Amino acid sequence: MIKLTQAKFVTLKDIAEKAGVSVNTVSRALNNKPDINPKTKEKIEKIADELGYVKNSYATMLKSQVSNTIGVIVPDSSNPFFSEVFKGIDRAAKEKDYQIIMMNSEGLYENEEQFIRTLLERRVDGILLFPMQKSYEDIKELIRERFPIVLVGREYDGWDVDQIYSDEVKGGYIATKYLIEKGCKRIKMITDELYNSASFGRVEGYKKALKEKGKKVQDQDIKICDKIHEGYHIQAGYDEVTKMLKQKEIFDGIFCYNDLIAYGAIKALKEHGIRIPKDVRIVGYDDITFSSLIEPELTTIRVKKEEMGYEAFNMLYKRIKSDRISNSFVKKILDVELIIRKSA
Amino acid sequence: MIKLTQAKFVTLKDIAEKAGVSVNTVSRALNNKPDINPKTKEKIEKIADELGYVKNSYATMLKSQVSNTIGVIVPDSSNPFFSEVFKGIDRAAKEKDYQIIMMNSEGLYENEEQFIRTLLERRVDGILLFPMQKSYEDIKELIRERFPIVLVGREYDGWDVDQIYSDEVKGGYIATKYLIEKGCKRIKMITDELYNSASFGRVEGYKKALKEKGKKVQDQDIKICDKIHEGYHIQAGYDEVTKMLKQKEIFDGIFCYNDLIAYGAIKALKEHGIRIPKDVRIVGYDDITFSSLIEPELTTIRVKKEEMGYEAFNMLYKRIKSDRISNSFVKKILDVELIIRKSA
DNA sequence: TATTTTTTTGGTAACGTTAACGGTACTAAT
DNA sequence: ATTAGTACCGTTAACGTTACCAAAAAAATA
Repeated sequence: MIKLTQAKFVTLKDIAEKAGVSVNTVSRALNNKPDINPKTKEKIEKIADELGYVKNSYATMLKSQVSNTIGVIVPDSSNPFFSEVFKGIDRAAKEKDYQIIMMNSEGLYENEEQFIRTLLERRVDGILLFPMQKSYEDIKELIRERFPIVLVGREYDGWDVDQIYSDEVKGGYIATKYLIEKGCKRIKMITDELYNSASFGRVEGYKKALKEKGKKVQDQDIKICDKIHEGYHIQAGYDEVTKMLKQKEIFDGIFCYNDLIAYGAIKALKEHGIRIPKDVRIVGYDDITFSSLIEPELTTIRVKKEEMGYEAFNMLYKRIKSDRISNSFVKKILDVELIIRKSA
Repeated sequence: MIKLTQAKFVTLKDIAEKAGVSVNTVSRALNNKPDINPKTKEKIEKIADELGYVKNSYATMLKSQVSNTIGVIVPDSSNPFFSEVFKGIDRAAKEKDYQIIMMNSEGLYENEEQFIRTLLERRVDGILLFPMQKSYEDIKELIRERFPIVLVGREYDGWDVDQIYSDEVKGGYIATKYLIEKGCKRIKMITDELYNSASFGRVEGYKKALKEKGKKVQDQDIKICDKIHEGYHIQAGYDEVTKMLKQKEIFDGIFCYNDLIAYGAIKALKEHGIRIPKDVRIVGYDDITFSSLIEPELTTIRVKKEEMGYEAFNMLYKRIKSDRISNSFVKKILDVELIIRKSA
């Protein structure tokens, strides 16, 4: 039972006075330490409960220098992709009794910088970062100083830091290959801004499949929609396809950077009476929950989202627990899988 | 630039020694306090920067007794409804320079209890709670002790605490009324477990509309699906409708507790070749992003999600800043709105 | 009974920061 | 020359906890 006497928290001292023992003894009793008389312990626990003692974690953390907390920086927590990855993080953290401070960078560099500072001020034991930018001085500095950090979802080649991400090139490749095999003659790609390995990789896979099948890569077929942060992916996909249609571009297949963009693309196509997959075939990316619900059900690349989060935490945990001297960094690459549904 | 010399954080003392001044002077310099020579300040700032000083917020909080942090407890952060409410909270918190610690209770009472304790241990200045249960001793205790807390999304009648929630009865009422006016003869309702005002209110509105239109409320028409936590709403809606169909129940309208359940219901109906809205009309609740994307586009009740979060934070902020003696609590009720699309 | 061992407890200092207060040095006013 | 005022800086104590060591009490051994 939690009690706050007159909006003030009870301290160890208060308990000690009431129990007629020293503060130290109370501390030992409440922290299941050895060297304490079971009877004393019981008595102290009872008083602590009566008084509604709630430990002050600031004091504990200040003294012990560990927070049992990690920071997580995601670009957009309302994007179902990140929600699912986060679930995995959350599950792993609970297993190890760690707290999470989550921050929403909205994909903005200034935010990321600011958040890292805040997390450091809070003396988190480590940071899980979904980076958005191509490179950052602050993060590199953290890495240089061996601050426990794991980069999630994006590959940063040559960086001395633990990383976990999907095989993006493969994803882009099998998606595009499937479209070609289904008979698509001209496949467009709609991608997010090309500022990290996720977009680069998927585009690369797209190109690879085209080349392999003897098709020429047309640069104007790769649509880069900027400013699609903060949940605007759907809108971006919609706008891009609408524009393509208005300009009478010719295509019979679209490979979308993610499912949200695909949703928007489908909406635009439907509005113009274009049949999916008969006239245009669509493949998305991520396989978020809703992709099996929309019409037509979305063919997409399944990414191991929960596993990514779960593994990411455990990699970070390992790093936190190990010394900071080690020079061997782990790069974990998760496999992807084509989920065949109706849209292609 | 953040620097961590040999994985150890720099302290005020380190700066003081290097600058040849006292710790206090450094503190004043770095916190923009008066009584400091601009030249000294500049010098200290330079050294702090060189050394890569990052303040230890535990120490600050311990001393100052304020954390500028609130705790937010949501039942399921991967539910788009909560994501959107959370966005509002996040926006408001940023405006006031507050940090958020978010916790995912998964709708479990034990978790809520545990989380409140953790948040209290972290000495958050206040708590925003989306309660799942009907009543709790711990929360009541907090309220008794005037700990700053705002209950979000659910009404707790007679509780001396700030609350913000939607007009659920109205929502249930206009949804059901619309179905009746569209010609539905037999309307089922699929709801979450009846353990809070959201479910109660919506059911009440459903009943009210039926009665008003001279229809008898059939208790067996109200399907209560339990165990639909943790993102299983879609599955629950699917299972419930499948069961109804298997048992050859007769109905031409369904009012769903939320959009996710409606998605599942739609999926089940489609699989059985039942046409929407021709054979069965469906209305959802919440109006989450994806509801305008599924087929048929979902008619639903729009809840002011972002506003709810934004207002909730500001109510809490006010409470934190005011004294804790005040006996007047505010109850804010947000209006709802019927969004007519294709499913009904 | 005296001595050693074990168990249990208390005192002190420290974690890093800030607030209150006091002191010093310098300038301006009497 | 004395006083008053101001600007700047340092000392001290505190926030609540825990680690370390010493002390006391109890139990076990000689």
